[in-house]
Amino acid sequence: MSDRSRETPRKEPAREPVKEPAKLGKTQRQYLVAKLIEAQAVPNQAALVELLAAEGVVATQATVSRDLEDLGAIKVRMPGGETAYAIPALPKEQLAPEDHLRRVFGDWVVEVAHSDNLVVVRTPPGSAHVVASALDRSGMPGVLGTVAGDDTILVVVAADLGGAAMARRLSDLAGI
Amino acid sequence: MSDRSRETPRKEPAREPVKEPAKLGKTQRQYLVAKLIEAQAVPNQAALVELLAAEGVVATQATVSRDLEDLGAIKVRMPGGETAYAIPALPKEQLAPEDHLRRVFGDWVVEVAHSDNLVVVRTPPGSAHVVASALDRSGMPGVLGTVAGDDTILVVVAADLGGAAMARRLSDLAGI
DNA sequence: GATTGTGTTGCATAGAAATGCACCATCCCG
DNA sequence: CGGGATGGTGCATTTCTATGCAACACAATC
Repeated sequence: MSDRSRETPRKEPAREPVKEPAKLGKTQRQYLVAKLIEAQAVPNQAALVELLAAEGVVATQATVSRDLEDLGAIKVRMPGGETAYAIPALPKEQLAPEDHLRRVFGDWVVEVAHSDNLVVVRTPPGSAHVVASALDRSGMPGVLGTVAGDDTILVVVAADLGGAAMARRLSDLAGI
Repeated sequence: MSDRSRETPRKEPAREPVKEPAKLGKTQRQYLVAKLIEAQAVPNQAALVELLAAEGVVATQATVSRDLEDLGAIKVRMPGGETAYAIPALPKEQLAPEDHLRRVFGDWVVEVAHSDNLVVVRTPPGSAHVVASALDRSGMPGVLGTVAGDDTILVVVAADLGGAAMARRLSDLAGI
């Protein structure tokens, strides 16, 4: 399952006039899958196949399985033992792995502090959004979201990880 | 899977002197399961059975499956497509579903605005943290995290959903 | 236009997880 | 003790998900 099913990098000729009969592209189908599983609790892949069919999109369970993998979807347990799919956050790409993040942090991060499940990252004036963007795209586990100002980034950290652990990790990345 | 396997509510007689040969109680086994899947990436239940065996605890895949359900564990996708189990945080409860959220929003939310993938929710002074807490616990899909001030909540929205959609959803909840 | 390469999909099946059922242990009353 | 109720487990099986493989579609290149 390593390198299969990468996004088509080429332009879409957009030959379809205005109709959407039953044969969408992969990207569009996956977008629909994401929408469906966010809008309602989808218990399994067979149900998802049916939902897609109801939208006029034909696909097999195998394809849906691959779509969910591409989307990074996971199966979560609802309180009553029911299961549903969910998409943790960023669908994919993050082609800038830890190396890039380390470089960015090493260059621009001057201080890391934390409080509860928040981490405050300081940068030179005007650089916050660059760093925050890199952090966002890195898909670093435990990072729920970031808010960037001019020279400050607020990192919201997963509760089960904690701001202290994340602060330590980010400090290491920055080499400080 | 409705009401099976509830925790033993009774006291443990603790008849075992000091030895732990191979027959722990359910609770202890589940605690061990939680520790194991936190300490390392466990790809599947068979592996977990082996790990338990290595600890001197005998259990079948069926039992492990039920344990994971009780723990509320989910199977997450690692970057490379590998899978591992994880325990989200709160094992369960969060029984406050949309009804509670709707009531809280209806009572305390006075304005909803958005920008990019952020949504700003305004409340009467001092009420922000209550609303944010309810929103957090609701597990509403697309909500990555919240930051609450005194009368303002900043909601970080999943990039694939967007602030506009979330703002609409929250406005509906608040009935405004 | 033929060739080749890349990417996507379905089919069939392997692999993993959930569960119906039976059985056993414990506890609770009378 | 003797029911009877409750809960936990294993076994066997079903249900659900992942994947090897071949076919196909499309684009780039010759």
